Amino acid sequence: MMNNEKYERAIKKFKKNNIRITPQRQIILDYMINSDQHPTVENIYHALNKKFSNLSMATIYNNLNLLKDLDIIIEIPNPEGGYRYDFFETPHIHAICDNCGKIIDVDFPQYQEFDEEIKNAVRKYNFSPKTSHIEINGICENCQKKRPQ
Amino acid sequence: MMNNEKYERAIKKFKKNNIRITPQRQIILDYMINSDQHPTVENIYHALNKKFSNLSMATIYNNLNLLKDLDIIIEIPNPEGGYRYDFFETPHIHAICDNCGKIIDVDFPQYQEFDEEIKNAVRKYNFSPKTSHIEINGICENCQKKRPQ
DNA sequence: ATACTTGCAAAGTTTTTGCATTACA
DNA sequence: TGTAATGCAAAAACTTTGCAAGTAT
Repeated sequence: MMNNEKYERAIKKFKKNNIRITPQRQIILDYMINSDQHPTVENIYHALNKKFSNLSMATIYNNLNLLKDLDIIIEIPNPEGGYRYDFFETPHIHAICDNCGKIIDVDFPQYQEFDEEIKNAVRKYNFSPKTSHIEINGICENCQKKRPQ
Repeated sequence: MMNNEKYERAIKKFKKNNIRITPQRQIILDYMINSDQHPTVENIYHALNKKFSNLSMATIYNNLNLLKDLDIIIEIPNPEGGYRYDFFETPHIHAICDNCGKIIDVDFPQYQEFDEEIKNAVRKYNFSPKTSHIEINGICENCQKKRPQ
């Protein structure tokens, strides 16, 4: 199991919140940590069901919602319907292609600085901020080539 | 009909793209321009169906997708299921309450500056940017009072 | 006149729920 | 052991589609 530090930090959050550590949870968490593909529920199901039959869609839905509530993953609208999910310990920008739906993780060193300003802005509305998320839509490299303009 | 300038700019986009101006489109566009409630499809249907019977869900879905493609509105995931929509001519931050789902439009004078930096960051990936969108999750004022902590 | 748009209802997807069973702590 | 989590299948919710009729240009 790779990325032990990320994994351990997440498990610590489970324990802190009295959430049981089941094999299903572990395998879903592990998959999310090690995927950079922004998988859908369907993707996760097919990937994990191979090795771990007896894993139901319902459990994946439950656990993705759980991980979302614990701020371990975030949810991104999928242009093709439903959502895609991303392990989000290190904040980054998501560039989403309007044409093919591809999501690119964009490195953004200024994120922390931005995050501070965003949080200050919402505090003026007496809103207590947690996770910020920046998305930008447009056209990816491949799709620009395919249909120029 | 209020907000004629916003309305006219949108209509101009329709004409530019050879999209017909139907009464349904006009009334949906007008509703989006004048709503600050981030309505769901359901909300729009109920609001408009009163005065304009013979307006179908399908038409609302079609036209919201159209307005989204034209970058007139944006789609925001709704914690309670489905999406909520927002007229998005003047960019702003969305603060989304994890508890009650309320969405607050947060004024953010630095937006333009941020937008520039975000766009520059994604261009390094040969991504051609269009609309950026900043969301922040957390707990709204009311919900903080209800369940302190 | 022509082709785009609409309304309707049906089909297709996606997500949640209820409940009996299992298994973590 | 007690209670939370799971799997399954059914139900609910959400979104798209096909087609005949209507209408903007």
